[in-house]
Amino acid sequence: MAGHRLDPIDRKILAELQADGRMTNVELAKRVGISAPPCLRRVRTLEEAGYIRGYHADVDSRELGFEVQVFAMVGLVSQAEADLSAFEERCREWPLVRECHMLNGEVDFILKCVAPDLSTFQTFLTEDLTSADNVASVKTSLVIRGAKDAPGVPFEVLEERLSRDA
Amino acid sequence: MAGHRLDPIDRKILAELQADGRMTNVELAKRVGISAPPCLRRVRTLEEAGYIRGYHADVDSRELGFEVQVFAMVGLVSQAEADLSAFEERCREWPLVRECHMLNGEVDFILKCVAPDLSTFQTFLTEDLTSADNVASVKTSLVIRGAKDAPGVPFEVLEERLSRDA
DNA sequence: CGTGAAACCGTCGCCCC
DNA sequence: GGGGCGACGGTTTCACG
Repeated sequence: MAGHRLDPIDRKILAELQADGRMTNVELAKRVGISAPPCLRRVRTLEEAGYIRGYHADVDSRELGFEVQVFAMVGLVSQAEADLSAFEERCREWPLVRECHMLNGEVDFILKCVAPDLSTFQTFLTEDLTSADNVASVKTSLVIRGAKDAPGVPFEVLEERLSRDA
Repeated sequence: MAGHRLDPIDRKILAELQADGRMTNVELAKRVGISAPPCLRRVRTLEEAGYIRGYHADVDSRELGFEVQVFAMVGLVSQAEADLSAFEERCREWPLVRECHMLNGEVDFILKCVAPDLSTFQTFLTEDLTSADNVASVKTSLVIRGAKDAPGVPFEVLEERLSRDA
């Protein structure tokens, strides 16, 4: 399994930075039990190895005026690889689409979208998404309310698994 | 609409910190065109007003050994508010469930889950989720591959909207 | 991995508009 | 009200052991 090249200190660093990405390096070093310079070296190594893809402020979309969140299930006409890639590329270009994942089962993609209001979303839905090449069906579900939105990965599960396998 | 109390500098700050949450304050100040002290004051104000909920490192779940991502659609038996809240509370306690959103339409909730492997997920699915109180139906879809995962909010859309309304 | 030093940054008080 | 200047203390980030 992956992640085996990381020692417990590296995993603690990742967990701490996932919880608070703006933590100072000295605070981080104190929490993981080493001094600042090697701690910073580990962080840089984790970044370059791709374990850390970036750091992002978590902005409140509703407070900013994005009052609509929608999940869209998309079925395509053709599932040939070139056509799948073409659809994915289009999703990357649509700013209202924040996430796009290819699924197994009866539906081909799930999209998470945000919009300032319903009419903006419906314009996008009818003019862009539904009428895009190769799109066969779109089913949308409005988010009534959010109940949980945890960042990233449950490190507790990883630790439990590693200690069980050891 | 919300977000009207933010001037263009505040919005630029949010956009920059969403793109790079570890940017130093002097770099941020340079990019938004003011000096460091007022820039830091604005950031603190945005944090306290709830526009910024936190900062998180974006860790690569697959590289860390979480090779399975699943969307689960959950239908409940009772949609009374107390029962909805009880289910949401349970989702908050399950570490494999990273997101839980209440939806309109035929399904009540959509859950985004991660797990180290399929058997871990299936154990969770059968022993925890499907057999939880008040759960009527669960349909799961495995993520074959991720095509887009943009953080937060499309500020371009916000700016376009504000300039159109002005 | 730790120590020490130098450059940089976050932060405050004060002044300005 | 918000923005800029200067200075102090803490932090980042070297080179070296």
